[in-house]
Amino acid sequence: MPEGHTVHRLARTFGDLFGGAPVAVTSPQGRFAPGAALLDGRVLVHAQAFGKQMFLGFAPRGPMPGERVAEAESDWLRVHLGLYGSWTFAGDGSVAVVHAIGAPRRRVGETETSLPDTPDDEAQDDVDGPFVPAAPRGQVRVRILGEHAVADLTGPTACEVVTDAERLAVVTRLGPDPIRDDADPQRFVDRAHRSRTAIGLQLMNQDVIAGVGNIYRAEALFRAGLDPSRPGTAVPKETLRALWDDLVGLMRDGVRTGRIVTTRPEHRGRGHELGHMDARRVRQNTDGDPNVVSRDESFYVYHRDGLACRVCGTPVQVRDAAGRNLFWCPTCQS
DNA sequence: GGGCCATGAGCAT
DNA sequence: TGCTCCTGGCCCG
Repeated sequence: MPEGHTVHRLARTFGDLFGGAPVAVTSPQGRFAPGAALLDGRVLVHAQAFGKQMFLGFAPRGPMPGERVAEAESDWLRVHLGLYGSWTFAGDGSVAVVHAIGAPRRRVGETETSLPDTPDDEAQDDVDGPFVPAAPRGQVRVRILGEHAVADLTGPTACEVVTDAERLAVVTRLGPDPIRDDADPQRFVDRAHRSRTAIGLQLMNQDVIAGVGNIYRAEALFRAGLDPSRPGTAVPKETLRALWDDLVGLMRDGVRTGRIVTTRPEHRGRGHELGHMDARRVRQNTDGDPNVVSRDESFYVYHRDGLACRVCGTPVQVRDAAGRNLFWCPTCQS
């Protein structure tokens, strides 16, 4: 259940763990067996994210040690995690980059947690020779195995091999991605302002802005003081630009820390007055330092329905919007 | 063991 | 607007 920041972290992780070397690609579950066979044994040369889409680029077949491979010459694995998809990583402990993001992880797409330091892991650390991964757990659509690490994909909404032209077609259709340096904010501003569709719905439309999900949607609208139901045409362009700029900061923070935190410091620390969130509902991506901002102080409105608004005390509301829960404060957002 | 839930999106109607 | 797909964790009994 990732939003864009998680997908960008994933792309970076794939580049770090597997980039520049051949990988074994299999489909333990079998449903992706033909695609896996196409990529098996090839060199991973690109790893990139656009919104919630991840693309892994593989060099053409044949020996190309250390050679640069243009995107146009690559074949791509396109993965979209959807609601349930997740990547599980494990390594032999020798890969520095793994530790740079905390530790080998499991279920990065859903809940980014550190692997427990099991005796098995420690034993593996001391072993010389090829990394022998554990047997896949659950319905593993794709397993990517490198010399020192393994990644297992379960439950994706999309997992397919595409040409570079097909990758470009997907990317071109997407709206600008606030995390990417090459994003054009004006595309978002103009398009959102042109449509009478509620801004709360437009933010969830990946053709309008790529990478925003249900949390960033709700939180960014709260921070902007915007009623989610206001038509795009009724939101001034300057406000849309400010909304974009805010999302750039929030989402890039998310890439950096592996967590979504949208509350400002002055609005935290009031959990006892305003009520606690249900601990079951606040699971989110973490990056090994969950106490920097406690989990129940990370959001203004997301999953806080019925609790007092951190700013004005009005009970936070929730309603169904196009099949998704939409959280907002009716007083602060008008 | 059953039911419910989820940070998503394509497609039919 | 509603259905469908994808999967697993957690609560409840």
